[in-house]
Amino acid sequence: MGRLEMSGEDNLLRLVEAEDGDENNYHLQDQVGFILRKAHQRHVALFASHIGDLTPPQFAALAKLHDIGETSQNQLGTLIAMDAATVKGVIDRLKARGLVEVSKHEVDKRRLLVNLTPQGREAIERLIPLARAITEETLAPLTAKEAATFLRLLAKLA
Amino acid sequence: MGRLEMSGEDNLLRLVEAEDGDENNYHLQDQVGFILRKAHQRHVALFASHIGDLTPPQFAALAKLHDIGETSQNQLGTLIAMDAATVKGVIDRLKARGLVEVSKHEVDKRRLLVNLTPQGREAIERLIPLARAITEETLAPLTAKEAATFLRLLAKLA
DNA sequence: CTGATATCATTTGCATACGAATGAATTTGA
DNA sequence: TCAAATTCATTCGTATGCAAATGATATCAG
Repeated sequence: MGRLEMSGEDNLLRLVEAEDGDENNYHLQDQVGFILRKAHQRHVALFASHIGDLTPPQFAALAKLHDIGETSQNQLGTLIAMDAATVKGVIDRLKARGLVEVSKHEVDKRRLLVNLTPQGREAIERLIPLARAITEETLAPLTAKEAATFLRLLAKLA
Repeated sequence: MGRLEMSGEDNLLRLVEAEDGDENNYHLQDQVGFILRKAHQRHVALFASHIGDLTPPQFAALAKLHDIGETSQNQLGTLIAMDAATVKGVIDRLKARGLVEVSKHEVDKRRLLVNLTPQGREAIERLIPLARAITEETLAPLTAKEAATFLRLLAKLA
């Protein structure tokens, strides 16, 4: 648009279209939600390329259990930002692979306690160094100072 | 730990545990992948609260079609960062709701052309102002300058 | 021209992710 | 104390998201 020789009418058209292009047009690729989704996709792909047999949510569950020890499924979900339905599936799959074990809470019979198995502990301790490398690689496009700024601002949004 | 009166042995233990806590401990909540996942979740929730009957990927498809006009399903997927299997599902659901229509490419019989229907055009034009508000609300925890910095760095990662 | 490659779309299988509904158990409050 | 509200876990339905396999079509190279 605006690349042709213009009559008076074309001039008006160009003005309208320029206004449309600069102010009214919606650029998906500039929206924070769209870029956030792509950045998240990139991180998941990097994670998969380094840790193929565990997903980021599964890793998060193991890492948190390693950090705090036995907890209820519900509490674990809160700590790793998963709703009850999602954490159920994650724990079921980790249980099926022998990385966690569940038991009933002695006094509060509603609660399902989750804990690492020895294999789970071995796995998470082996994988944590790889996870550190994934974090580094995810942030690799930024300088150290930029990465620090980015993490500070990202945390404000999360 | 380190809160009890200590013998020499306890002192050594405390040192070891302090080292563990400060250097060897892995803090999930500080990892970029985990925070990225939470920020993305927050945005999706904000989106849902404003635009309840369309998901961010569905909105992205409509917005891109509105921007560029008819394209192949595959090309659309590339533009909105979805693989072929995912974009298929998104388009199927938009088609079922009468927001897009598909047709066969005249010369290249492999391609499936996708375009907005009049209802789809009406919907996206009505929703774009809401999407702008969602972007603003997502970035609300940041100052204008911080938001600009954040978007610049986020784009580098995506 | 034709066999090897590449592209486009589809399908299947698996893994999040969340809303809503349900049931069991616990806690609260009048 | 006991009915109401809350919490914990499960289940169902729907929607991404991706890997891998498949089939149809198109392009390329010799």
